[in-house]
Amino acid sequence: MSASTENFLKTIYCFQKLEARDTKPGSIAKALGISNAAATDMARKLSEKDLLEYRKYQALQLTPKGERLALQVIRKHRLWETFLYRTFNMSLLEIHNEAELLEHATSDRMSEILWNYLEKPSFDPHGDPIPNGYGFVDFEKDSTVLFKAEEKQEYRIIRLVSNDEEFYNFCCDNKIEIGNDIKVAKQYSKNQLTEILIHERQIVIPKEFSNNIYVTKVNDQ
Amino acid sequence: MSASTENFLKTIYCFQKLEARDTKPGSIAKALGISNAAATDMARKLSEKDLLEYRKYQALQLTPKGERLALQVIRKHRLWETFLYRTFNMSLLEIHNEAELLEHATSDRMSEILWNYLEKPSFDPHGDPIPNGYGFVDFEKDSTVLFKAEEKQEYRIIRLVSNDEEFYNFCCDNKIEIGNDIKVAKQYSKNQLTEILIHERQIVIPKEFSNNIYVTKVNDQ
DNA sequence: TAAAAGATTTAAGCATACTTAAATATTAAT
DNA sequence: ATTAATATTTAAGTATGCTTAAATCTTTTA
Repeated sequence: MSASTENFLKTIYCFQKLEARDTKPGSIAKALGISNAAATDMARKLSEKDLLEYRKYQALQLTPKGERLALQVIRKHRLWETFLYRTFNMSLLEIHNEAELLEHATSDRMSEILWNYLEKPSFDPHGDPIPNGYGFVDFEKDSTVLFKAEEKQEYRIIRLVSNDEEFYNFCCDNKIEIGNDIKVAKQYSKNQLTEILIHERQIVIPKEFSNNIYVTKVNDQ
Repeated sequence: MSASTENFLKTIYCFQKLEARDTKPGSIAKALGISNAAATDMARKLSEKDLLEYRKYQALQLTPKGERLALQVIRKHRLWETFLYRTFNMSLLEIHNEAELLEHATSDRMSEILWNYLEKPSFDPHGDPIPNGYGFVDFEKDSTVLFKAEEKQEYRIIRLVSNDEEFYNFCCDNKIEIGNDIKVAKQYSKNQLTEILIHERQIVIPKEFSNNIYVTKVNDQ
């Protein structure tokens, strides 16, 4: 699959499922910086490959096959973003631009290596969810924000969402990473501080950060 | 610059400067898996862009501009190889295949980030030098291919290059690794076999493999 | 509801990067 | 030195991914 095709499918997916925007060829064309004619042409070709449904003058709809491919590209994009952010401390803008290139040059094996190396992240540094091959990972139903977690209870970190660079630096410095287990030592309610145990270390987290850390209870057996 | 152009220039560079092989369109075509006609066509087009010199029925020669571009692509390739090897412990074959994709989706900024992160490496995991944009950092001058090494002489392995999975498996199984010292026991010239001593063990290496193992004399002092 | 405005599609054309088949030049062999 | 074998080039054609311009359809609005 060419980069053009991948970007086309990706854009339709984002417009349709994530942003509830119009998916007629013209809208996609504008987003991709190509002419309407090119987008119509692409739509016709991709519908012949059973990647999307196209009827004249109608909005484009991804087929299950097209949706799967779109999700794989988005997955690669967000894995690279996560990786570049954590490994090289690149800015949120930079990781996007580099991932935009790398996503088309990434084998399935490479994306699985990234996924495991990053400890199966659920969200990229922008707070966008990372799909697996079939769709988005299920949001944990019983997730809480660390700020509201119970004392003496063990949790697993499942989500880190913020637009704040310092938040991510803080998480990185303190090994607050998705998949890691912690124990809530104490909630200093009045001062809105949460004291946790992570990797044998005790740290105190202010509300500004604990509100962006999503956790789920770990049931010991 | 397209991936096709990058691969074309890269191949000419490697043939011309590193492997002393013929650089007529036919040879390049074979290496890239395209038809002779396509290679001739490409040569004509790239010569119009002043990336190489092309005269009918003659070998292709990179211009300074073409050489600079080739070096940048090779640099990106080898930086990715080094990175993938160190970070993910991928095999020598895998890093080559992934780098082959990534090299064309790498911004100059990205390659500088890699270069600094890796602490300005001079060689990739295969033992190949990493060019700096103007040319290669000092190369081992007195390197030979094991196939042509002298009998009774001690050598150090400095480079392993191949596209063949079995070659790397063979090296791995027999502890043929960069930095290891060996002694050439005998050259069976007629049958193109090289017998070496490595880690107290004697092994016989056929030409297909010994041609991909680069060594340099070890001067005992 | 009918015309004007706005989108979409079709048509024709271009550049890239290939293909196969035929023509032509080079190299090797007798 | 010819001829045969081999390699290169030219020619014609294809698929992709675009372009602009004209034709057609949809939507707006008066």
